[in-house]
Amino acid sequence: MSRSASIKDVANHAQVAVGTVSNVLNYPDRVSQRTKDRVLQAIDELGFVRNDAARQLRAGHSRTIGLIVLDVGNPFFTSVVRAAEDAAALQGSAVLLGDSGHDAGRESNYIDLFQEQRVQGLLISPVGDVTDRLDVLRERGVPTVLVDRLADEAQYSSVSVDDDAGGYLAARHLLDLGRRRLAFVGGPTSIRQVADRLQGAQRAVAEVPDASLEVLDSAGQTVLAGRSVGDQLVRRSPDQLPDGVFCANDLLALGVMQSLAMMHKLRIPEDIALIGYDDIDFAVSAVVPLSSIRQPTEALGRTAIELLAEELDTPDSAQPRHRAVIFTPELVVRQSTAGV
Amino acid sequence: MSRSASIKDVANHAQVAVGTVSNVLNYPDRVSQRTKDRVLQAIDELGFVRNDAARQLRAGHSRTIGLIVLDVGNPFFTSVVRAAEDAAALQGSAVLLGDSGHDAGRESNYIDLFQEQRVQGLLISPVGDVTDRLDVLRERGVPTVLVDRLADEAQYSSVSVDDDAGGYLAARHLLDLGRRRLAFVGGPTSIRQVADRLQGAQRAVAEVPDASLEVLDSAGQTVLAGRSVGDQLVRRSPDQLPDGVFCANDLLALGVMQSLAMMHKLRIPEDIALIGYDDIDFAVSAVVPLSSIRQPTEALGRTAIELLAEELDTPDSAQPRHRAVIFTPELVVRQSTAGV
DNA sequence: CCGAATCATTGAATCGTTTCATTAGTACGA
DNA sequence: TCGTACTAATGAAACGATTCAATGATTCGG
Repeated sequence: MSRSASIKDVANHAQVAVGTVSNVLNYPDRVSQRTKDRVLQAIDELGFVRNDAARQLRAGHSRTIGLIVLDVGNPFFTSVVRAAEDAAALQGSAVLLGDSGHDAGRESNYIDLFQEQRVQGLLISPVGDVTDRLDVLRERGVPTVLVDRLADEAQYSSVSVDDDAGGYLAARHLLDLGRRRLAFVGGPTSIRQVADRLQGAQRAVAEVPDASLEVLDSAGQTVLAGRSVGDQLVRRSPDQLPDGVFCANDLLALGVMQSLAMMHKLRIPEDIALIGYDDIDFAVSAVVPLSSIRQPTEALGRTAIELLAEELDTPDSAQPRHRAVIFTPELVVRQSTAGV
Repeated sequence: MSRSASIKDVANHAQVAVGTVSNVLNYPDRVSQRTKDRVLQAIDELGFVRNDAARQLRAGHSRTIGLIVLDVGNPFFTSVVRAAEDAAALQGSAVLLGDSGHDAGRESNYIDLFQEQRVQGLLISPVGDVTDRLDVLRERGVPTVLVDRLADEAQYSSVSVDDDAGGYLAARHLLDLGRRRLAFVGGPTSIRQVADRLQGAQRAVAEVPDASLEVLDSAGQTVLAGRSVGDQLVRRSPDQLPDGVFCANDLLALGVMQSLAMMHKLRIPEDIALIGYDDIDFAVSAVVPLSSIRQPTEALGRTAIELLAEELDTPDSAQPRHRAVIFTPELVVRQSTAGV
């Protein structure tokens, strides 16, 4: 239960000055081999571990980056988080992770915490309106990068995915298969992601003369919501049926698939080609493996860290440059839209 | 880009001593109302935020708890994490989350990091053999609680779930439905969880004279592995079929269900009653909603924090008492084992 | 062999907070 | 009026690492 060893203990034990121990740790080149060996041995014998609090007190800032996501349970964010952690580790920083759970209160608490911790910078996928708080942080030299949200480039850097392009990709793919009577299944269009994906799909359909796109509003973004849409489809007469269905996310698509599979009147992809969005793990192992749109989550996480690093490298004097990086998602073709 | 205000700046601005500002923050009762008001106003005007590094340097330890999980993407751990965060917040601590991803190297890095951060204590779901490192931590007054792993009570506290009891529950439930020809589907029994669940199931079966349990080894713990087991079942002649199937996790069960559903020769639950383990989100929204065994993840996370707090409250002089808390899982009945 | 240049090492000052012994101020009873 | 008891406020010391100007040691060219 002994208090852990400090740099001073190491110095005594190795018969050198504290400054020398510090140099061994931070600027090994400045120290002769002999002393370095002695110091390293002392460190080993005492089991010395740097006290990060003291270090960052002196430095004025920590070596950590705050990251606040909407929901760690969501595979999209899980993947972003992991990529961000790895990218941060490469540049010698650690990531403090906060899960706001779509709750503005929790979000605000994490901002407080991270501010007390004097994080170098902040990555955030915001819930509430946090611009005021972020402005304060910026004034204090703590840059922010918005994640999965397009930002005013004059104010912040940001990384996001082009949902319109994703919607276009999905619809275009169905059209390329020769399908013409398309349907879009998606929750309330008040959700930006849903609206953008729909818009992209409409753009693709507009390019093909005899193609049409019907919008089927779903109650939510869940498997069950998808199943109830699917149940409605199954009841239609054959000439009223779409031949290609694009769902705003994979859960909806799996629901639709379940519904069709249970009735086993309509075949996927022969009668209806089906595509989802997000490429969740379950997409591969669905009864009929589900085509989907994959978002470059690793690139998102990595780039967010890089943009932050750019701002941190900007000398205090210079005006920081912000950048908004927009990624294009990727089409993943599986059996649910296989050519027939 | 101004350096952020320190307690000294606040003291000057409010015309008081630094100690007084500190008292306002930590012991408001010791300060008169008048001064308190002046100080709080100064804090507000300067936008002062405590520097946690300085605080913990003085205190000798931080107000954070390290938590290392095997996989944040796994809903089991996601839920444990969230519960632990909430419980920690109640006692004024924050949780630093590390995801080892089943990698002993990453695990070790996180232990290093947390040690530098001087965390109060550590919760860990270990990958490798970390007992040596945990021993060092304990010597330094940093207690550890093992999560989802039963530990030698003389050494550590731990929280875990009784997988044997879970297996018993599942099999017992099938037996209670009148099923007698049971099958267990599970990955390599070298995985402790799998072995324990099987053992519990065997215990239940042994209690019923004319009941039998067949073990079907699956390649892994995935939907696809489950499907291939299901495919084998479907090919059997009716008199060779089990009438109750217990899968070591929900993914396997969903795979088996898919396989049976696709062939639509065998009905669930009429011909085969099916139960999984873990109660993942997808269990509810399966084609036939899946019965499962739910693990008390919130209780795990909360209790882990509480056990840690117990050890932290133990005075340095006293011998710390360790406790191993074992939770019993819970049966969730859905349509896949509905009475017929 | 001397002075200059280079290299290695030293140790005091510093970061921002908390703690605590000390001082100042106030109220009250005798 | 004095002493006591209490409350409020003070400010220096301490935590542990880093930094940097100063010092000491060594090498090298002339």
